[in-house]
Amino acid sequence: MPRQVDHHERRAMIAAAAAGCIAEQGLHGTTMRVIAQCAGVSKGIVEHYFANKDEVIEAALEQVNVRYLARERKLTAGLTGLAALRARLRCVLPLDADSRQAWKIRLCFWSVAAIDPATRREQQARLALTRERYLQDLQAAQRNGEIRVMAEPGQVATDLGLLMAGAACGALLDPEYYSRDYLESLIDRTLDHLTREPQP
Amino acid sequence: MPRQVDHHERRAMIAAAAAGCIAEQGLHGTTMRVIAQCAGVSKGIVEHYFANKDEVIEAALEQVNVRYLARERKLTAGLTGLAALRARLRCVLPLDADSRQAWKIRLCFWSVAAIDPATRREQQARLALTRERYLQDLQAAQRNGEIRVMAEPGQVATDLGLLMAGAACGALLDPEYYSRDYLESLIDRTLDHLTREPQP
DNA sequence: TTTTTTATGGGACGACTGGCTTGCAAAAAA
DNA sequence: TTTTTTGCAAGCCAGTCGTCCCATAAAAAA
Repeated sequence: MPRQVDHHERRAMIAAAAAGCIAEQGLHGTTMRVIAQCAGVSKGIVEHYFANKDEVIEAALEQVNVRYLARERKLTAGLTGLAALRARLRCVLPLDADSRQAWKIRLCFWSVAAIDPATRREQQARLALTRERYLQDLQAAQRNGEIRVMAEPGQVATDLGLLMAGAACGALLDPEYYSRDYLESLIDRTLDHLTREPQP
Repeated sequence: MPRQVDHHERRAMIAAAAAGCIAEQGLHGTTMRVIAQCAGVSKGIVEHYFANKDEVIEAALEQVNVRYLARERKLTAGLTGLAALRARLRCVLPLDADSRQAWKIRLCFWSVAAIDPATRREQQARLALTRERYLQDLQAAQRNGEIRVMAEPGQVATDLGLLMAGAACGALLDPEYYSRDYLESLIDRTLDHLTREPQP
């Protein structure tokens, strides 16, 4: 047998390079040759570790998602209710370069999801997962007495998810206007609304 | 001179066909040949009325925007304050097939805006325009006494724009969950919040 | 050492793309 | 009628894409 190479690590390295390409040059500009060059390897290697281009792109997207979920889990570890929700929102929004890159990639896939049903289903699952997390935090915060009791927490969680999605899009399109400070104040104001008493 | 043809009308027809292609097959699948076939003409004609592909794409996007603005102006004509704002929100959100198509196209350009500064600037201008419209409606509604007086109506207008953007994205990605009914109730609930008295 | 299996590099191929050129039809202008 | 200008169709071209294929290097297995 030839020199031993960690297959999994090699795939991850190439997938990471592909993710970087997508964020920098878009899905269309990310060709097999560009991925190879970005990864510092030859085109044949990319073809050796992945059956075809779709597999590389899929691996890149999955890696981005996995890393995001790991970061979210890490930043919300030990937190519940309102604190967990706040940490979660600070994790979704593109407050740092990594998160910005992840959102760039996500946006690329959203535009293909508008056309391709398979991609759309993947993104639907992601949205549903995010809603679920928000809902659990909201319910825990209610039980803790941290926020006012709402008639339909599910609806609030859904609205919250959409607001975060829109804020992320805005931050990508106009990072100066929707600055880091604005995004952070958006989180604060949104959560403040939840803590106040309901109106008559 | 040859048989007389309305140049402007011909360009508009081809641009409309291109817009349909973008909505159905995405920006990448929209080739000169596809546009021609979609418009029912030969490829040579498309090249005859437009200097290059970029010009066709640009004309398609501009047509979508112009039509949207015309529809918004029509549906908010004679309205002010809260009523105008409600009509405006019902106009932005993808409540019908036309608006859904416009949002599909917009989403395609958002993903290239994340990469291309020129496209990004165009979208920034669009976002700013929308914010401005919202703000004017909010201020008029305040003067009319239709909504409570807010400390920073500009911030509310900005947040509102992001929420609408997120809702539009959601409706494209999961039209069953973020259904027409949900979007309409989202508008109602959001505007209801504005009419209530501020909390202590 | 010889064999075998895998990693790697690079070239070739067919299928596209956008852009260009040529040729022809037709109608206004001479 | 002849000329000229425009609309239009088709084909060609250079470039790029993903994919396939083969030569080679190297290390494990014989």
